[in-house]
Amino acid sequence: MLATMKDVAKEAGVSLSTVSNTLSGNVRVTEDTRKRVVEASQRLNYQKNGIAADLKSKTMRTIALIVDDLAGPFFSQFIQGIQRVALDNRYDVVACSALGQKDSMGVKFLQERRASGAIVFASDIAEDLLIDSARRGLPIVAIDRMIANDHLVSIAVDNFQGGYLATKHLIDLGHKHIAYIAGSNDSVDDHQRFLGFQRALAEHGLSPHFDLRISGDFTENGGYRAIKTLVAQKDLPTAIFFANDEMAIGGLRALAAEQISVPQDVSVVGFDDIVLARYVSPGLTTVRQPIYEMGALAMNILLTSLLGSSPKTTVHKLPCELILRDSCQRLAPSTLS
Amino acid sequence: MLATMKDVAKEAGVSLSTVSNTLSGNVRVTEDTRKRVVEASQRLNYQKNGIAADLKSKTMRTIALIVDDLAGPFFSQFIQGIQRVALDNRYDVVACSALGQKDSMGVKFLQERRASGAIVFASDIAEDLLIDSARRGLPIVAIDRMIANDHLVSIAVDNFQGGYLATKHLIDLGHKHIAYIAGSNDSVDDHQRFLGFQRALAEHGLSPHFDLRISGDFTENGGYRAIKTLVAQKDLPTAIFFANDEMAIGGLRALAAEQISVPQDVSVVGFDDIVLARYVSPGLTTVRQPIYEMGALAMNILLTSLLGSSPKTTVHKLPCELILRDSCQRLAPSTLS
DNA sequence: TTGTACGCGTTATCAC
DNA sequence: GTGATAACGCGTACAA
Repeated sequence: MLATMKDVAKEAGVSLSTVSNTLSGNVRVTEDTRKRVVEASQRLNYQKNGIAADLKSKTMRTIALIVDDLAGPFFSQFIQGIQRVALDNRYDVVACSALGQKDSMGVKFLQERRASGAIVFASDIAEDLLIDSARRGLPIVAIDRMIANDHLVSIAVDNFQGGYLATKHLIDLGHKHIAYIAGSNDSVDDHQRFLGFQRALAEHGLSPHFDLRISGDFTENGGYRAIKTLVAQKDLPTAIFFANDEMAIGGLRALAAEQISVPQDVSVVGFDDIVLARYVSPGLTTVRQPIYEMGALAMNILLTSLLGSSPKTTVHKLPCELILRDSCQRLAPSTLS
Repeated sequence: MLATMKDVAKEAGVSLSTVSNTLSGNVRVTEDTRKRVVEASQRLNYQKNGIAADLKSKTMRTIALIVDDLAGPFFSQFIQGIQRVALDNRYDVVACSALGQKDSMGVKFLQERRASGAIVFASDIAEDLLIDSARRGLPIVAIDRMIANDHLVSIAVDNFQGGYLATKHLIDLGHKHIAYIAGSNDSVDDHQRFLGFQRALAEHGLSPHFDLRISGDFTENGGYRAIKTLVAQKDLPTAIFFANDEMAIGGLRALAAEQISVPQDVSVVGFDDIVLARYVSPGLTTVRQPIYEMGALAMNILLTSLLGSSPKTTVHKLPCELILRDSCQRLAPSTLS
């Protein structure tokens, strides 16, 4: 029913390869035949079948970007970093989510040679699957994982350093009584941030108050509830470090509701530097993850892989950056505990 | 270099079709041969070539989502609406941007039979191309366009109604002196919103002050500058309708800088209901576009197209909804002009 | 310049 | 249950 090159050839009264040559433009043909072919193809509503072309050429210059949440807060910046580098090198990027776990499009891209390479930013994809696909010859860059493997290079943000950075900042401002509002318990990111938090405290002769470690589920409401809990415990710290911005924003809301001023009464630091962080009041001091840079780096690494050279470093860690806004203040001497 | 079924067949000492039958699981085989095949395929690191499979089967159950900015503010909600419906019907969704204009991946999907259908939310894609691809047999749903065509169904938000809604709200609050901050001149959306604005005024015996129509480029800074201009003109209105939220947020910043209180001195309405609208201070009253619903509807329409039935309605218009927050106030009688 | 023939990797149809 | 063979639609040597 749908016209193919063969049909066009018949319609135009030429051979199959003449049609191919004409349409691809790689080989020069007579103006007369060119016209005949083009007209025939239009008459038949011919459309090239890219699938067949890919099968033939074996090199599709397509990168699969597999994420588990196309709607996530990072996705925008991340893909920008990738696209920029990809386009510069004449690669296309298609994005797909890994939601359906079992046989989502993401898995199909990993297992069925549908792309030249893949960038995976999806915790839903099992590590085994990643390693397996990589071993079978698909160049893969995994984001936010720490996989040591010859076939696989992974990039992660240095959450430890980020946690350290935020805490150090609070300590430098004179704070000694600092709460940590954790995300979820099974999050490696969260754990690393907490370790950085601990390290900064330890380096300054402080020890973490374990009753000040509350879990907030990485959500805004979780942050809100965490602060309510903290207030109920009466022993309010002078500074609070939230494991992510969304919780911090929920926390700011709770603090405002409790008539506790930020940063006068308590200093607040978040993590991620989501867009909102700049707009809440007061502006949220936070730790920025280099998302855009991570995308660009991922694509660059993938490119070298595609050129055949195996990467030297298999695990990259990118440093975070402290973004200073208005939610922190030097501790007034009178308030020192 | 990369193993194919043929290689596996040789390695396992069976025929090509036995390998296919075994791996697909469609046909029963002896446990013994099954084992031999599986082991051979693992030994050779065999991976199925999905491209070839698609070429053969002619039905890939893949929907291409083509957007011109994967990082845009709407994209998140939009794709959620699509994915939900797609997954329920065992379709996969791949997203790609149409940035590269000429031969971006988006165009390849439209022209090269790489998907069963397409949802296009990209102003970068020429209308001709869309119509052409649709006429050639690719089911397409175009978002944010008004194309009347048998081969193509388009969905758009009723920007006129949205503009009317916002303006009516301001009028109901007693405002008579209302400015319209436009986006870009060549935007159909903007124009429709403006027409809705005009209509609401006309219905209440008011006429638009044309010197109060300023362009703000749809950007935050544009909104900021527009307000600065407005203030410089001295003739400040009692209410301002921004053609989108980003401009409104820039406008709020400018108003704050000018010591003009919102909503006490001037009421402000935006358009879009982006996430930020809830968080700026004061909370921005705005017009919400039903983005998620649009995604779900688009996918549903596409599904009926895929089943072969041609749609009755070729142009759908979705109504907007007014979101009330804190940036508007009833005009105090004393201030009446 | 144009036509012929084959291969890409898979699935499907038929024999055995 | 297993195997030979023919598509699928396109690219591309190679020959004419």
